[in-house]
Amino acid sequence: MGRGRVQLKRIENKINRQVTFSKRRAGLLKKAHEISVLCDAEVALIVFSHKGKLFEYATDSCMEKILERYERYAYAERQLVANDSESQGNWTIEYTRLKAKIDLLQRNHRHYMGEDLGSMSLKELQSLEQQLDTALKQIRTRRNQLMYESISELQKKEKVIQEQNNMLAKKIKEKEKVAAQQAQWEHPNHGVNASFLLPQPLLNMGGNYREEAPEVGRNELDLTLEPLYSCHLGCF
Amino acid sequence: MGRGRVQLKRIENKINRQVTFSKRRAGLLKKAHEISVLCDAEVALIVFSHKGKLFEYATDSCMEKILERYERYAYAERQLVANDSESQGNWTIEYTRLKAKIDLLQRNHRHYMGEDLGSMSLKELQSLEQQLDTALKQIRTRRNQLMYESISELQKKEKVIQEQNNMLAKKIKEKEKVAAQQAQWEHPNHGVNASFLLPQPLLNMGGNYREEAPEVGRNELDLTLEPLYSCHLGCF
DNA sequence: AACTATTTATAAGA
DNA sequence: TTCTTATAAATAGTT
Repeated sequence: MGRGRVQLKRIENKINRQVTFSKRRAGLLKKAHEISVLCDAEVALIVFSHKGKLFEYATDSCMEKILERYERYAYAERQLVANDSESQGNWTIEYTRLKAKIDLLQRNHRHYMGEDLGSMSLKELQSLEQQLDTALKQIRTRRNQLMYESISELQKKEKVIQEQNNMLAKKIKEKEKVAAQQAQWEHPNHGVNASFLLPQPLLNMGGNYREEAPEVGRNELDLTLEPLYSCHLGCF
Repeated sequence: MGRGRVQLKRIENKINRQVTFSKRRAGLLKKAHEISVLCDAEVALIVFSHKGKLFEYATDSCMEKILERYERYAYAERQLVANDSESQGNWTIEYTRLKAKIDLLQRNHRHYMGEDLGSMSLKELQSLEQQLDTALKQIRTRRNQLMYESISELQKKEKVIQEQNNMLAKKIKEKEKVAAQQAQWEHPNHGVNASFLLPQPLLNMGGNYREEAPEVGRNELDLTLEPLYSCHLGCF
């Protein structure tokens, strides 16, 4: 994309390489962000320049969460390397212990993800199945609860706004009435026409409401209420 | 880049989103590779689709190395931000990191157990629900597979033992015949009685078989292949 | 940093 | 999914 066709090999000219790196880095980060938003994907991008400078992008700015997920997915079976070379102080023991614990947690987690089932006995599978079934029920209950809350909140809002709307309509009607009376006093012949103007502002109000309401609704449903929250939640 | 100008927001149409994801994913991976080669940079790219499928790119196919470099870099940065108080040895840093990781895993695990759902958003709940549902399906598939295997194994064993049984019965019959002939030669008057003794050993054989078989079966069905495993499960 | 001439990426349609 | 094509976007080389 540019004036010359580009060959896929290291750019030898240093200046050139640096410039291209800048440009392409920006493009890459942008595209990472775009696919993340457009396709609701979770993206983590890490770039180290030739000189060792770090650039990164992560969906919802939560790199650690994504890396955790990645590790679970792809590298859960990482070996814990016993370091024989170093003196085994208390720290080393503790460190090894923690590592082992993590290993265990990760292995277990994989089972909860339906992965690595080959090593499980029938009895274990049955117990796991029951556990997940229970969990799923609880999750669905909670989800339903949240949705109901969201809905009733929206209904409440709708009601309030509807009332405001009605009130405003009433006010406008009254104003029109006053205006009509004044018009009749001043130009008795055109008194009837004035009443046709009445519906317009009312309709506009309705239009505004309809535009705004779905957005509010979307926020309530998808959105995590506080920005901090998504970070929180994200961090598994 | 395409026929329409695109807005940076989630594509609501599912099909469309999937198609766009495929295309942009390919593009993104390509560009990641290009910048890596052209500019001699080290790139790691992780993409989880909306449905949780993983796609990745890493310079020199060495994701782990890059992630480790990232962690070193990121932790070093974090450490710079918050450590005036003490001269923190490497061990302490690493220890803290591991502790945090365990915390994360445990929190996550609680979610997988349907606990602590109060802090999760609707979106997260839905994603969790989907994940568990998938897991459950896999687990059930695996369980069924194990049961079928167990059953066919038992049927095979049954067949073998049945054959042995038949063979033994035959042998006994022959022995009885011989015995009867001998008895007839020795005490010609009692030849008829001898045949009543025949069924007894046959029944005992059957009895032995029935006692053993269910035990074999139970082993196949319930048994935890490794005792260590229940230890794993216990650790949560 | 800007500016374009081009190449690339990709949205929509098939 | 894959191919095609019109068009938007990215960017290589230049200023």
